[in-house]
Amino acid sequence: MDVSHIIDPLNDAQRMAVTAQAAPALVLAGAGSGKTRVLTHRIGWLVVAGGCSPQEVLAVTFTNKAAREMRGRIEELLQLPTSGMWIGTFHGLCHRLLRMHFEDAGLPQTFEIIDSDDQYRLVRRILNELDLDEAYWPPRQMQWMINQHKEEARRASQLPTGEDYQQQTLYRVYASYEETCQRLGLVDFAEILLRTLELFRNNQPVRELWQKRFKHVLVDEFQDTNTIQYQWLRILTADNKFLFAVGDDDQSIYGWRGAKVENLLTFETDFEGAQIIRLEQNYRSSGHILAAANAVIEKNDGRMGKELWTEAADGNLIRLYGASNEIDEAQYVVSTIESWVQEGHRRDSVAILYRSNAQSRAFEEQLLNAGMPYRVYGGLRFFERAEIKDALAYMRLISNRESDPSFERIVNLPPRGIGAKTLEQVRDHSRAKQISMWQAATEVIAEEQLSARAASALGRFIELIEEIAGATDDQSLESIADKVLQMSGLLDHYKKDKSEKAQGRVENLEELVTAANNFVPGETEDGDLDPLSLFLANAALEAGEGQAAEWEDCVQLMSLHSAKGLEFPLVFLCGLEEGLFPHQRSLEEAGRLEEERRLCYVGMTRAMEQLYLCYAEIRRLYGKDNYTQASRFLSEIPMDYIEEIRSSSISRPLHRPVRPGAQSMTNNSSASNGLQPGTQVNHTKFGEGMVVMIEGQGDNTRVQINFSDAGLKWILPAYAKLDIL
DNA sequence: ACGGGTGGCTTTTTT
DNA sequence: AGCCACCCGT
Repeated sequence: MDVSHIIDPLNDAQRMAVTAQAAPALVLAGAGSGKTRVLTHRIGWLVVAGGCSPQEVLAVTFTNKAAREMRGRIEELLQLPTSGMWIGTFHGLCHRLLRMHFEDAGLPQTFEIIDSDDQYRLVRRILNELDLDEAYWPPRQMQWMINQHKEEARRASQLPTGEDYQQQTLYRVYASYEETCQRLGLVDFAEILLRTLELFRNNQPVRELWQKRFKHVLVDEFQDTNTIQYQWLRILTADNKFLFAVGDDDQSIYGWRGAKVENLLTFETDFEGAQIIRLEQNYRSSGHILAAANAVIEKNDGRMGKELWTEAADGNLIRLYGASNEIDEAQYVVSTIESWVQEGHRRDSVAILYRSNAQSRAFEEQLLNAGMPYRVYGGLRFFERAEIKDALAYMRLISNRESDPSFERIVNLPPRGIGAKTLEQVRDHSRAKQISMWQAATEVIAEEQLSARAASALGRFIELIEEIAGATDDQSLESIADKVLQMSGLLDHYKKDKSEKAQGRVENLEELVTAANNFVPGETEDGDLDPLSLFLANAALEAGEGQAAEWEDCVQLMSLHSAKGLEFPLVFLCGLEEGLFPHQRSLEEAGRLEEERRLCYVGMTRAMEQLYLCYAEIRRLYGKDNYTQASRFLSEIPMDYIEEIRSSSISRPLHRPVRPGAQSMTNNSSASNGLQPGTQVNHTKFGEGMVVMIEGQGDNTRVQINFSDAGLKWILPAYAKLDIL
């Protein structure tokens, strides 16, 4: 069997990984070290040299994009269709398992996936039903806590029940949420994973079926796995132990949403006979960029240890620009891009990266001024848009009359005279008789509990849905989407409105018809589901692209998080200021600073040829000017790799990066009295704490301190004495 | 039932 | 500053 096309393009470490004996393997793949290549070639190796059938391979990723890319690259490598392979996201694959085993998983066949927006609405409804004041029990927080527990595989029944009223209330909300979801056949994102885990845990035949089925399990971005995903992988690989995990502890940036780097750090002890292979040769960045990134990440403790190297030349120095404010920062970035483009480079070879999305505004203004096409990543994606969700709700109600979230969403949209009071009656009835809103509505009308006017409005809605259902029966997806838009009145509703916003909505709705037309259901090893249900499930699991229209060749603007996995010849890493990056919210919580540093590392390692680092002395945030201090991360980069560029209008001495080994930032202004974020201080009244944020100058300086006992406080050092510890 | 004024909040994001 | 949710007036 000829395997040269699989083996030859690899370096030694990559080849070792790809051809590793069948045993648990962890590939520590540094940024730009060819991680996807190793994954795809590993699968190719297993199939071509290992005699493994494609059906015996399971490959898991986090995003649909990564899954698609892997599929594409395997097909390219093997010149074979990959349809028999289970390649997908954790959620996509688990959803497929749940569909196949819905009964064993305790779900109705028509179970419906709800996104976090639907989940939020549901949590609010439950708080309302339990008579809990939203002011005391913020729905966002309750939703967050429910998800937190679910991600740790904890059911409400496993919650610690104490005397604590707070805990008791959380228990009531979580338990009621669980009960409601179960009754309505609703499954949130975490539930998809948790259900599958429980199915495997509690159902031996099902567990063994899949344990035997998959001889090899491969996982991408292993550092991002959460507790459920990890436990599920453990069960799935329990008898053969052939887990092939690829990840990088230095690129773990999702700890805040439940990812556990520990899963990667303890791999060696968790999986018996595990081999660890390091990919340390970087093929992406020039020498200076890589060296600087290495210097930053070295400051973190508890790493598995890894130092990237490159055969590439040193390249240009990293350029550091200290701007006077965020407008200056944006102007500098845009004019630099203009020269770059004039030199003959493409615009899409450039990325502007920032810590928080709000920063994009200043850049967008300058790009617009310069007439430079750009694309902003982030924000609502296609299937998350309100008007799209409205149309989908009609489609879902047609497909399943019992879908309460859909009923609630569109019962009065476009407005048809069904008010809050009428709905409250329907809700009461549905709650009392434990039936769906749809059934409750029909009964309430039949029992003549409503005013004539309300009853007729509600009756017309029910007729409308039946009418659309009749007209779309057995029709193509495209035609269903089209008829829903026409008959529901949604399209007319927005067409009447001449505002720019409404016009965009009309375009989006029309785009939905195209999406329905283009939809190709995946394989159906499992499936006797109709295309409509598959389309709706797909819409929930894959929210689609961020922006409807894409420019061919434009500058890319995105948050650091969205940039992970991407690379650009020219990168601007902007807003390197204490409080913004690292973000102050991260400074307040233990362990988060290191995650911010990894984020910085991720950002720097996106750059191939040229990296710019920028900060602004004054940044307008939430409507007011803030005097900033350069990010500590800048001081962690040895000067040897940096070339400083001064703004002509800069008002105070630029921050100086230090040589390796030297103490970080010497304090420059008397204003802050030697205080800087991170400084430990003692206050006569509040005790010990850490400086989090400094604002203002001279006697007006105010310092935010996180006291270990008193919590966050603003202090005026000019009046209150602070001792530096 | 709907629209306008007011008050609170404001990291990162996938599924 | 801007966005969103809520309240109140019509």
